Amino acid sequence: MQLSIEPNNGIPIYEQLVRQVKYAVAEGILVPGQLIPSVRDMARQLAVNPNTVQRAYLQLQNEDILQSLRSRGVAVCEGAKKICVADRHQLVSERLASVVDEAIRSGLDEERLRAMFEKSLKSSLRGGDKPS
Amino acid sequence: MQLSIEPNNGIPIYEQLVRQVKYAVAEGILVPGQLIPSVRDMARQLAVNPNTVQRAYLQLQNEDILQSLRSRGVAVCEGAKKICVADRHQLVSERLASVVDEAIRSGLDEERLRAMFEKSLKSSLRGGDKPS
Amino acid sequence: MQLSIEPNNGIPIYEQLVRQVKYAVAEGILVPGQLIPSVRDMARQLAVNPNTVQRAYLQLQNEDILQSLRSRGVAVCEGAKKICVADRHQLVSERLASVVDEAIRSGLDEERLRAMFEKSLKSSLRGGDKPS
Amino acid sequence: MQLSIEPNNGIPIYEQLVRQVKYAVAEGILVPGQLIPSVRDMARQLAVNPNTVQRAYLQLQNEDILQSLRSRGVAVCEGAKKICVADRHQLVSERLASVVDEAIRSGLDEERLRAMFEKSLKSSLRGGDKPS
DNA sequence: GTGGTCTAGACCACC
DNA sequence: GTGGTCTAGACCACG
Repeated sequence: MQLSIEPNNGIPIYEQLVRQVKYAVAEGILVPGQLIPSVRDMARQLAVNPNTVQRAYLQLQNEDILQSLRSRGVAVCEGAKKICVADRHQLVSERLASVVDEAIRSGLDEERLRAMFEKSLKSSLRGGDKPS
Repeated sequence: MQLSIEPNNGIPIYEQLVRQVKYAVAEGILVPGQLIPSVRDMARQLAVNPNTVQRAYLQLQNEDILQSLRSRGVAVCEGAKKICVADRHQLVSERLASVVDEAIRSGLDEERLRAMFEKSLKSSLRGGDKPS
Repeated sequence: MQLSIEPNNGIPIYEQLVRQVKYAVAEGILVPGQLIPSVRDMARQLAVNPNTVQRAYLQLQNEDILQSLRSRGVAVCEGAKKICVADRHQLVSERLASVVDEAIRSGLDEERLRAMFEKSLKSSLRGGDKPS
Repeated sequence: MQLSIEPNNGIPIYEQLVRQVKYAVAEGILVPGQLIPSVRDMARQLAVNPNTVQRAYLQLQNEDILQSLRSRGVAVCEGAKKICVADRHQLVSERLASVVDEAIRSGLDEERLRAMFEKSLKSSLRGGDKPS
């Protein structure tokens, strides 16, 4: 369970946390029932304001991915994995549609766009694991 | 020369203006040398504060897309079209790479991603009007 | 008597006119008693708003360089040359002092500044007459 | 970190701020990584509107001299010093060239100009304090 | 608390 | 009329 945040990359820190937890759940790194670090621990570990962690956990609870177990900590929900996988799918799908749409609306022709896509794809497949 | 803004869609108004002007220049709707509506006119037309328009124009001047002609108005620069086209190209390219990368890193396999892309493409090509 | 203005170079057009007339008088291109083009003619000739020419002539009259001869036109004053020469001298002196002062205050050392000066001097002496 | 502005000296306040920050960075008064006063503090300190300070900071961010750290404040960029030093150098160089050129074009002879320069230089070196 | 954005309205120089 | 600058005060997201 190792999260990493990049401050000032435009994406709010709490949002980065949310995404990474979802990712970990979708990948099976975090399994249902498992306790995740407390708000305080996580905040210390990431050198981040506890309020920020709290906010991320809260959002994840609202999406039924985490549940707070009174006085025991915060755990991954039972149905979490399914939600996270679907979530990820939908997120990518939405963003892809948005980019493609903007490109087409901007007058980029189909072929050039497809070429761009294939280039990005190759690039991502090659340098697969340098996520920073 | 008809711009439209959507308030409260997350993107600052001045940024929406910047993009739309760039788009219009890239498309040849605005041609080099042409005067664009004055700050006040544009503000009135869009029901927006003049300062907001001013800010957009200022940014476009910094990017050598517009130039202010003392007391005559604001005109499109000579080299503007080239800049805008390149700009748009790069923007789409970056965003596409980012989405693809995130998808791959999230474990989405190549084929499903390609399918998503083709679906988005078809959808955008068919329904030309902005889906908001 | 050939003036040239550059719009949008930061210096107001009327100020450019004032300077060029003074320059012409200092150089003897315009001599005391000589009539200069009317406001309308000058405006047409330079493709400039008549108000702008008027403003320049007015300022020059206030500095006793031009005088309006009722219904005959506008002429160069008797003492104009002396004034213009002194004026030019003072202007250069002031601007030079200001630049030097700012440079020194900015921490530039004496020798580097002198080197800069000599370089500018050489450059101006060589390419002496391309004033535009 | 003590800035001072003079209202109504022709140079916009935000521009004065930009210059003074650049100067401070070039001199090492502000070092990379250091947080500068918040927009609100600076505005209060200078008895100026926060928007005006904001504008100056924004311009400095565009020039890669400052960077905004989300909710922490505004800090000096790593490469800022180099940029500021080069900036200052170029600025002085340009203005000096412009004055010298105008002087030569006005018919001032080389020796008199050199004498003026030396005089300005001596004057600035003696009276080290800002003559307002 | 921070910076980012926006509105409303003012004054100025220039043409 | 134009653009450029400034003030005053508001709201928001973020930490």
